[in-house]
Amino acid sequence: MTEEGTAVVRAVRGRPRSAAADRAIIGAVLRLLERGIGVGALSMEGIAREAGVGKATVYRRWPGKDALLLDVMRALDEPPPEVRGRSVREDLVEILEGLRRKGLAKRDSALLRTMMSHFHSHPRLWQEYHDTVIRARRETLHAVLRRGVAEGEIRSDLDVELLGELFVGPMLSRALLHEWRELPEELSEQIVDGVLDGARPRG
Amino acid sequence: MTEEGTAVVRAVRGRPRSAAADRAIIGAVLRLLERGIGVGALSMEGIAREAGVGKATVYRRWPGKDALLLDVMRALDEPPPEVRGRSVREDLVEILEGLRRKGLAKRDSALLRTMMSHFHSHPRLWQEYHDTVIRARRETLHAVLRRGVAEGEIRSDLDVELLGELFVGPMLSRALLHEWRELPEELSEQIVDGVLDGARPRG
Amino acid sequence: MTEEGTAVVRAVRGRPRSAAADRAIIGAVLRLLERGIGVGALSMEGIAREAGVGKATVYRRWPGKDALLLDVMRALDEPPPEVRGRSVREDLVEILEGLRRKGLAKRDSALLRTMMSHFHSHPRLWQEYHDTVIRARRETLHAVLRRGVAEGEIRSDLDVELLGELFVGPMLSRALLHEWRELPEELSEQIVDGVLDGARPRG
Amino acid sequence: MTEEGTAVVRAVRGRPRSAAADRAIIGAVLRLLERGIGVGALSMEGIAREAGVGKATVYRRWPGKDALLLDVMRALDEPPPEVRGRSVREDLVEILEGLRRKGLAKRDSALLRTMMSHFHSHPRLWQEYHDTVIRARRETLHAVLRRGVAEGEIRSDLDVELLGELFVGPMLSRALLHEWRELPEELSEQIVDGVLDGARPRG
DNA sequence: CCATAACCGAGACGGTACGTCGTGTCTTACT
DNA sequence: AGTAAGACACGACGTACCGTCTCGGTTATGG
Repeated sequence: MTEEGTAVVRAVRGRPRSAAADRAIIGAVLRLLERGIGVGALSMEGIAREAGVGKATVYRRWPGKDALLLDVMRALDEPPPEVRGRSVREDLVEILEGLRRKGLAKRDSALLRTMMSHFHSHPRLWQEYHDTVIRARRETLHAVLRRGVAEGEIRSDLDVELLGELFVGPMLSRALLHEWRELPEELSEQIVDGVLDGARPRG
Repeated sequence: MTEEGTAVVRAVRGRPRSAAADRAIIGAVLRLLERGIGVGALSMEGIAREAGVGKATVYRRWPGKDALLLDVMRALDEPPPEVRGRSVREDLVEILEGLRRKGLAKRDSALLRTMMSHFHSHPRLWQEYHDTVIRARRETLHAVLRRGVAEGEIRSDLDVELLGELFVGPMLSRALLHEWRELPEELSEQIVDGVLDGARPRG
Repeated sequence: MTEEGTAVVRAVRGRPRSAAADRAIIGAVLRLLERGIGVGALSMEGIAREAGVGKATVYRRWPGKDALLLDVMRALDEPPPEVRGRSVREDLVEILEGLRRKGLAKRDSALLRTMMSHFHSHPRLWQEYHDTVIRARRETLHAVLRRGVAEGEIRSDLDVELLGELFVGPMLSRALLHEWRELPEELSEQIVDGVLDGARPRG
Repeated sequence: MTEEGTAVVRAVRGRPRSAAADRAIIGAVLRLLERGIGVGALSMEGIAREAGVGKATVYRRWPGKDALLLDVMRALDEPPPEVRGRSVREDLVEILEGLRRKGLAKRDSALLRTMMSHFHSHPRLWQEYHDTVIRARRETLHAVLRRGVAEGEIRSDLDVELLGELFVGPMLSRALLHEWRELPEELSEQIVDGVLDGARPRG
């Protein structure tokens, strides 16, 4: 079976698409977002202008603003930390720290919010983002948790999915839903320790 | 600067504003959202049309779409459960269940997403929503937790704010960020029990 | 009987259309044409810009460029000469002189050419222009010719339509089809006398 | 400046231009015009598509749409009738009949209108068409008239140019300006006889 | 009790962005 | 060097909303 993966093989006829244009467009979106232009005020017209590119050149690559933003998010996505720390606890703290720092970046969280605000209307879009970006990070987290279970550091009677949510949920909730100001540096440790030890007093 | 709180002092002369128009406008927004029109596709023009109202009548009441949506959210907000259950555990489950059911309602979560996607650009707006709607629910949660601490059901060495996040965060994360399909009914119990008992194996 | 003519009675609800905008738009077209912008280069976008008016304001009044130009032509149309001269010959010369002067005006002939170039594709448009503008002028000509027949100055055995064409055709042909430079002043007299006397030597 | 007449001297190295492409392009224009596509709706893009040819191949041959149309008109131009009839009158009728039949052809008159509508903005273009296509036909007409003068059939005291206009103008006016429906077959005879005999009653 | 003033619906206003199409130029691989 | 294909920057197309503004008409009150 011929390997084909996601990369669609485009016809090789005609002038090839300019990689410089790709870069200019993605760059323009990031620049505009960093300029604090507000996600709703992002217009394809403005993006093309900022990129020094014709509108058609944008539409040739993406069918609309959301799809473009999806790719911008992917372009932004740095590989998950992948630090195998000295202990399960420290790995969990590391992962949460990554989330905290990410949520602080103005453009990252602006992008994330946009995607969220649209995914109800475009489930396929969200699905795609989820599959591409989030799944990998979840997987890292789950691996750490499974290691914890194997080493006896983590209870074995709970679903790993649920466990992951217990650690990550509080941080996401703070970073994306409630606050738009700096989160305290010790928050990651507090969450990890809180969930590890539980809210009930220990005998 | 004049006090401009919620109760704007209007001139008492002339025809008073029609309460029917208020209702028609709020109703139109809800109807459009339930129709799955997509939050970004909500237009003041369309809202006025659906409400059978002139555009000026809308703008006379709200300076823009966001302010209107904020009021719609407030109109939607039912008083927090306030059920003093038989135990702290059951109260926590009750509160999470309320969130779960709320997050399922298409229009509620659509609204919430919109607000989130805008709050970075309009912090005042978010602040206002937070103060009006969220604070009350947080307060209910914190009261339950403080009762738990008093009764010895909950550890006393953790910040109540943090504790609240540990319970609520995972549910919000699931309801608003990851899923757009039905959440399992037993999720609330699983989260509450997971956080209460902790992720580390006990004794 | 109430005078109503062609003017459609529009609903009187809402803000009435601005007569100033009408004038600004027509004026902008004339200014652009006089500026020698070339009829094909006339764009609705440019017209609106020149008029200081939104594009929608133009499209609210006319469905497209051709319909607008049709109205511009009508606005341009001065009443036919209507000079009852001292003799049939002099009246005919007067009518042809009017055509000659008209054909020289850059914007008039540019407009006329545009209309012509489109009337094959939009026969209704042409029909309307013909009925509104041309018919009146033809009628004036035919009246003069009929007077000539009655006074014995013009042959009575020829169709008046055909006669009219014999006088007017050569001038139109010169003004619109062949030349784009000044026509000699004596041309009108030459044509009238030539047609009156005939091309065959007179006994 | 190098002579740039019709016969451009091209380099003789490399692949020669495809005559098939020339034919395909001209053919495509004619096909589109006959399809009633409307002259203004003719696009270089559409022409290339219809011809199955790259756009560059069109632009390599003609600098723009007008120049292309000019050549199409030339390609269309059949040699003038050149029938030396039995009498001057019959020759004139023959020439006018040629015009009448030509004006009926949808594509011919569409082309002619296009050229007319552009010649004000591009006088050089018109000049070229005039010199190439019209002059020859005029010459034929003038020759007939001069023969008429020599044979005593036509007045000798009138400018031949003017005389020609008297015969041809009415037909052109009818064919191009007023009508877009069939012209009566007897029109040519009526015009010729009318101009020959004159509009004034003959003693 | 009626004038006044703010309300109401409708919809026009100058703008901006939408997504598409055509312009004339360019860049591929191929002939 | 020519060819088909098609990308490129640009700019016009006709539509939809934005938030403001005028219309004619409606409804409470206060003089």
